[in-house]
Amino acid sequence: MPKLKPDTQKARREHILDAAERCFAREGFQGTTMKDICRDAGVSLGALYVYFASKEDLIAGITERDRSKLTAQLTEVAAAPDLLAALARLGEHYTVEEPRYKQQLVIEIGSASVRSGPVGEIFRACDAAVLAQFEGLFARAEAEGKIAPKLNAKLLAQTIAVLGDGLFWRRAVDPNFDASAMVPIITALIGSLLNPIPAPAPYEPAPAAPAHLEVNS
Amino acid sequence: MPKLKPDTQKARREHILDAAERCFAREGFQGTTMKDICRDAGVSLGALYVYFASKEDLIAGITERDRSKLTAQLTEVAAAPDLLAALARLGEHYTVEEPRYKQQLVIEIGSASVRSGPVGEIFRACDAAVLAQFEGLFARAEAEGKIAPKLNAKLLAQTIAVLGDGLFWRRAVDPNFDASAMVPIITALIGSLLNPIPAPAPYEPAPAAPAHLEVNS
Amino acid sequence: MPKLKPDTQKARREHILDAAERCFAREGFQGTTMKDICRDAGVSLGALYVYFASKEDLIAGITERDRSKLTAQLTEVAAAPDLLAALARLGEHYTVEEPRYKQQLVIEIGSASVRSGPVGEIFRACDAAVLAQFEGLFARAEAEGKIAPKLNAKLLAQTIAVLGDGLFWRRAVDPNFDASAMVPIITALIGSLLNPIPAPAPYEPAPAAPAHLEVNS
Amino acid sequence: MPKLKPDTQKARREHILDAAERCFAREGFQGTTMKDICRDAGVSLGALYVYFASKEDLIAGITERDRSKLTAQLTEVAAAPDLLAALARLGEHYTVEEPRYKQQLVIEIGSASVRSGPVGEIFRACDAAVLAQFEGLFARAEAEGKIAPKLNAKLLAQTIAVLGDGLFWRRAVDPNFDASAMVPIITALIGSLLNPIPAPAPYEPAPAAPAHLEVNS
DNA sequence: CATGAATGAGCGTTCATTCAT
DNA sequence: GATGAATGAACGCTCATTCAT
Repeated sequence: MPKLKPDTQKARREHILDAAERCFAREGFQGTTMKDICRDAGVSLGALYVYFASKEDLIAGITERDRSKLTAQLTEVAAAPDLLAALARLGEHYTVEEPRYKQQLVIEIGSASVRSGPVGEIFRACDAAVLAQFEGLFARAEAEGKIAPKLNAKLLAQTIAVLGDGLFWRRAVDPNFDASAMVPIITALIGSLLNPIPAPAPYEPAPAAPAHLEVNS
Repeated sequence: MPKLKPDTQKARREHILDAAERCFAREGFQGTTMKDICRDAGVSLGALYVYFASKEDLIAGITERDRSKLTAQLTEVAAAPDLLAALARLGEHYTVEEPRYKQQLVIEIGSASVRSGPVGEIFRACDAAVLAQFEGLFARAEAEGKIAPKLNAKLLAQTIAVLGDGLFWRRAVDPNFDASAMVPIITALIGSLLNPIPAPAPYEPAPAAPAHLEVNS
Repeated sequence: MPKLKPDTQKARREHILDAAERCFAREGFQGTTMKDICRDAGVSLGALYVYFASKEDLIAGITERDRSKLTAQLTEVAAAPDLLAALARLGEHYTVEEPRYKQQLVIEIGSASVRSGPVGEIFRACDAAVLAQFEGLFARAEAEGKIAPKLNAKLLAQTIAVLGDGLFWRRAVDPNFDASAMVPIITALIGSLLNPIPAPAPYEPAPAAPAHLEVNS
Repeated sequence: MPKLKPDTQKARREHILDAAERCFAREGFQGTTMKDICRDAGVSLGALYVYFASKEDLIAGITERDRSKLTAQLTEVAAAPDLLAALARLGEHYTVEEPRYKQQLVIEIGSASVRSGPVGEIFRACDAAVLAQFEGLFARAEAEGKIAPKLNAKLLAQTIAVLGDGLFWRRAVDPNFDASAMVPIITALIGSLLNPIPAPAPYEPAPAAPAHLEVNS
């Protein structure tokens, strides 16, 4: 039976995970030492091992936390009235608002995921879940007559993934990358893929187009 | 004088670089030991250090080689009669023909590039060169009336980079990714960005569009 | 909090330093491996690095300890009623009582001191301090009318250094060197340099001569 | 049968030995690599091994050469009309005229000599020879009525060695050491030990004493 | 529970020496 | 003879992990 209150435990875990994120993003997974993380988190080595059994357990924890945040946000997107706008908002959040080190961390995680071990499994499971969420989202939207894509829902989801991950990567790797200029362009491309059908607003001629950016009309 | 012939030297370097590529892709940069590379290349530790001064020198060499191959291929693309087809061909080459470990290596290099050191500099220099090549390519194509894009050449180049890197990433990270299905879709998106103008073929009305996929008509 | 008590820490440091002294004297600085020292001290490699950051830190520590012991002993000499006897005692201590490996260590340190690095700085600083101590000692003795040297205090100090270091060197390098026979001879030479003035003992005709050097009559 | 003329061989050996001396003095024995010596001598690695079988063979060669030079010079001293002047001249040569790196090399050799191996044997053999030469020198001088020392010839030789080696050491180790000021002082001390008897020059009252410093009157 | 000293396998790298050319 | 590429044992040092306090 834990002597510490579960709340405190949870908070401590999160605190260490935050420190580990910063360190891994800065120095890479293998380039970060357990001591680095302790220093950054302000805890002792022994304390760290109370909460995480190993270094790998740390990235596993980070991966789990990050990706579960993403699936949560996708659930919100599913509920949004304007699908495209919600997606644009999501892209904006991840590539403009979040600090750059978060994207660098994603690269680190992706890199670790190709090696065997728990990280890869968590990463791929989350990735598959995200793709499935997208697929479901698009299938429903099409069934409801909100979009009229040329591609089936599965391919659509995969294409979105390519675009989103491309944004991630560029942001992480290119210091001159202007994410806020790129998000609308990518959004427009997604728009052209989804081909949204304007809601029939009787008596009011619908505003001509999705209008974010008329990439090619 | 028993100095090795430059040819042999060059070949040996390439051979070691190949082994290092495989190892780095498999285990990551820091997860690979110099001994691993020697075993894979079939050379002794001492011999390796005749050709490369350090582990970092190895990734620097790999980065340089890989990226110079890319710029060479881009020069070929620039000379191709059908720009879009050449780009599609390039994407096909990198994401379908090349073994998957090459993409995983790119991730490793990108990951290493965010840390300070020579790798980052080489990586970013090459990346900038590639972007500049694309920009020049598109500027010329527009000046020659071959394409009529909505975006300026610079943004166009950056968008292409997002799409291309997204392909790389998905291929590396998702074992279920079907690159050959995705390349045409991405090509179509690029087509919609470039908006190529069909060569005026008298008497014959040119086929309306690249038609793979009429992204939005 | 399980931080070791400062006493224990200090003792452990000294223990390792002792082992390092023996090893360095036996095999030389570069000829000694960190593992040798660990074996001799009975500690693990990791433990050694808790107390000393590097191999160089070890000789720096030794140099500092040895030379600070010397300056302490010189302070005692300064306070002694009979200067010459105190000096003889000092020479006796270093070249007869101390084990021979200590002299060999001095040679090792001197050898290392000519190369750049912290060892040289510490060594020279201590050496300069010792010379200055000697100089002050002699200046005071002369002012107080205890000695009547032909040389000024500075040259006197340097000459003493030559004699003392010569003793050191011979002891270290020549297995047949008979230090206990040599110390009185060197002492007599020093006596002839210092030219001590016998304390005026009234009513008693002072013993015939300063007799500095009737080494063997 | 050697293809090269013995002269060329000899010259090459000397040339390599010179380079090795410089390197060993600069970086120490173990701190010098065979490549360092090759670079300094301008020969290839393979060539070096034609002339010297190993690194140890190099210091053995150096030791032999240096020490045989010393014994040769002592033979000259023995033949000199004025013993004390000749000794002063010798000290002057070694500690003032020779470059400082030569003294540092002696320290290196002495340091190496305490370890087992051929260097120690050569060093000690030469050292014993030098002491014996001195002893013979002094015994003869005393028999011939040229000197009237208080010490026997053996102790005399050992004391000279202490003084000479002290000079060596100080010169090597103390960058502020003024050898040219110290040599006359040490010479005077030696004078006081030897106690030379002025040649009876009839009718001319012999000049009172060596007078540099009347160590003990 | 918390601490940080201790462990030791394993890392990147060096270098004396050999030997095919 | 001369060359320098090749060898591989051995070095100084690191760090994930354990555990006595």
